[in-house]
Amino acid sequence: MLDIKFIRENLQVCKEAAKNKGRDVDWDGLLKLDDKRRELIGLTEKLREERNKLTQDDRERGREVKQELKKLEEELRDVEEKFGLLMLTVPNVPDPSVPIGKDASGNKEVRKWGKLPKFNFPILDHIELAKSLDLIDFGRGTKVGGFRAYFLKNDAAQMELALMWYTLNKLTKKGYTPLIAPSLVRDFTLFGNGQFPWGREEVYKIEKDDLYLAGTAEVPVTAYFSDEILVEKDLPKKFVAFSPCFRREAGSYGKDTKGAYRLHQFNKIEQVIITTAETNNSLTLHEELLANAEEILKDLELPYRVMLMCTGDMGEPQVKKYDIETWMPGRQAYGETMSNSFMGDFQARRLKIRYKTKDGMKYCHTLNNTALASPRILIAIMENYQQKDGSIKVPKVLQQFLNKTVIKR
RNA sequence: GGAAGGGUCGCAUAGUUGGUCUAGUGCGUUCGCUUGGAGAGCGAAUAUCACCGCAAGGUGAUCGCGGGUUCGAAUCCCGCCCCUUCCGCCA
Repeated sequence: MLDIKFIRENLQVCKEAAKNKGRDVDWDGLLKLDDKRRELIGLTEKLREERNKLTQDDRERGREVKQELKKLEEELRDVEEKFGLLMLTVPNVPDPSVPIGKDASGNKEVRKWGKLPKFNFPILDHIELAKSLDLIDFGRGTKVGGFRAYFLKNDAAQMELALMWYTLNKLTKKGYTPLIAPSLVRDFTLFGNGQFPWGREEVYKIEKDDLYLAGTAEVPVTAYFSDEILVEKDLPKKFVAFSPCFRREAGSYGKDTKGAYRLHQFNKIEQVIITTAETNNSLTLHEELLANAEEILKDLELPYRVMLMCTGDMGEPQVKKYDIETWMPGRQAYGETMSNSFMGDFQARRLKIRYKTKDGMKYCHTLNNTALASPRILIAIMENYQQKDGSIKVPKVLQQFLNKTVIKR
């Protein structure tokens, strides 16, 4: 949600942004409704002013005013509703540093880290490795939990929790407040984050209780301060949050149907920052979130690359977005493991997260990035760390948790 | 699931015979005085949103949300949402 005043004063910028993001907006309709809206507000206010000045002797006129007001208010409500719907279709404006492009092909590689492993033996993918070492049970997973369900087993089960603990700790030491966040959330959190109204199909709904299963801790944690007014000197607020994540994967029925890449349920540690509305500062924090995620991959010694998303490949709310892709030998490709978004005040406006300044109230900026998502990261670990004898080396930073250096039969 | 209570200015609270309440008080915050400095103390200021306006300022709305009664509602009526407490169940 942008500010209508900002739109009026920066119409060209907004039009350009929508065009670059590949979104259609009915600009003429929006501006006409805005004019109509303001006209009606003027008229109703005049009538109310008159009403407020009436005394007991003017009962007759009072009744008349009431009738006129009722008509105008109805008209205004109608206009505001249509206006609100159009406002929801206006996407956020990308930062100038974002490349313009139509789709994923327009994304820009920012940097690569790590040497791709060379294997002098025929490699296995994570599915084969998981089977031979009894690390993930997909068969019984689907028997019990349906399509895309799984059991993590043995060292994989321990490794996932080790990764979570390692990551939560690491960021806590950096001053992030650790949270374990609810996955079951109310609908306003999803509207507030910008998942709704667009992504309804992607979210599980618990009909009976009118609750939803969040696909990421971004949803509950960004909404943590909803409807609150924060103190400027307490910002930024930095969080590192664990949550189980649920995704219907409705738009990707045929995609990644095998293995642990695309799952309906997984665990994730998410970084979330609520900060002041100072774009340069927010961009610095955006880089900090990126660096944190990169550091975790470096600790795990996994080769990765950082991609800067182009205008056409980012969502409505984003101002700037990076993806980090980790090398997965089984695919002979990089696969997305982290996603780092700066939303400007888009989410804060919807969630009413504000702070007080000398010049008045302002909406906060919000940012989020994955810290670690599993089992997807296990694919990279298993495949990159596999040995000729079919075993898997344990990344150094995890050895203390598993009490072993190698996973073998 | 059963029963009761409650949602008011950043926070905490006052306010229910309808107008004098957008709203008192405390805390917090800001400014000033005081001090070598800090604290305490004293004084003053301090809700948000929308619309009009270059500005000063003006007008309107908002006491959970929506509707109703009324010339007029924080205060009365109806519906909804949310929270708390007790009982029950339970990792």
